[in-house]
Amino acid sequence: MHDIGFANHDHATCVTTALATVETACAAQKLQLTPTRRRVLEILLEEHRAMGAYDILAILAAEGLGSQPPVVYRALDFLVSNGFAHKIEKLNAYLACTHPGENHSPVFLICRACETVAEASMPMTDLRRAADGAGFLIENTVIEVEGLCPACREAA
Amino acid sequence: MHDIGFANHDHATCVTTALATVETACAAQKLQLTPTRRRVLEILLEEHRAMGAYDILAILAAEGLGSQPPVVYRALDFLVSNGFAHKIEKLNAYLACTHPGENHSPVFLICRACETVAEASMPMTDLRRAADGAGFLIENTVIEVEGLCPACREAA
DNA sequence: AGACGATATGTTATAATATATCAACCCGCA
DNA sequence: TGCGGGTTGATATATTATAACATATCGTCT
Repeated sequence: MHDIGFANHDHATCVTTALATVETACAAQKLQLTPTRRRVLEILLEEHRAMGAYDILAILAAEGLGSQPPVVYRALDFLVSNGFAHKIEKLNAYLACTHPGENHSPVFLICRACETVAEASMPMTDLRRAADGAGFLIENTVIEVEGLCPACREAA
Repeated sequence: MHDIGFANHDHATCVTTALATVETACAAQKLQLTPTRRRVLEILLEEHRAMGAYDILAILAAEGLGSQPPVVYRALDFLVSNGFAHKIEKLNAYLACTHPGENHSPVFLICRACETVAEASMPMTDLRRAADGAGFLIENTVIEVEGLCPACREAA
């Protein structure tokens, strides 16, 4: 069982281990994984899908953890800027990172049918060559692919 | 002189030829390049930068071409879905296509210092391999790179 | 202990981006 | 002439995100 791509996986385990990894990383880097931040990450891990900020906020609000937009945007900022979650620009949505802690340039595979988003990775060779050709210094990449996941491909 | 990347180019010519190319393409495909659509494309070409929908709308409004959001979003939809312009997801902004008509999977190089956006391209080999590995069918790609353009690199 | 700085939270308000909906119009064509 | 597709006009509203400022918490320096 693994948690990469569209394959099945042991979800309870994947949530627990991801949280543990993030806790360790925060301790090591002296980052404060405060209750709200932790809960937002947990929600993203549990739901295991790309969620809008306001979807998350609704859950927080129901739990009494804050009801105003800045609450969730601050938590998301923290998670995203430390690599514990990602923003899917194409969807204006947020997703827990599948490989927290690892240094990576993620590729997101977005299924237009079931709206599942999988995090994959790829070598940067093609991209780096293109950037070098233009004399451009890469600092950050957004690579998102829309299409059909294996399950929806078969269904179609 | 060419219009690719961050190099200098003959801007007047680049606007004219791009417009002409789009006009030809529309004629060939029986697409209606109506005054508003044409003007929006022209604005994007003239400004030669990624513009927000409301920036464009302000110009249209000043010219009496419509003052409500749907006006510009409809025109942008037309241009984007026919490949005459692109949306830069990371910026929520729109950019005239540098290679209208050509079949391409663009890569956008976004300079965080001067906010210039260049359209480049790259082979899809790495990406296709990553998608194939996950059994994913690619329909559309968003590849956006943030960093520093050659000029801002030197300045820094 | 007291003062401070850095970080995080609470709260109100508003900005920025985008779409739904429905009526009217235009134009080619059966 | 009337129908149908595509386009436009206009109003309203949805969705996403940030500014600004007050308050609180916590470690640390003196």
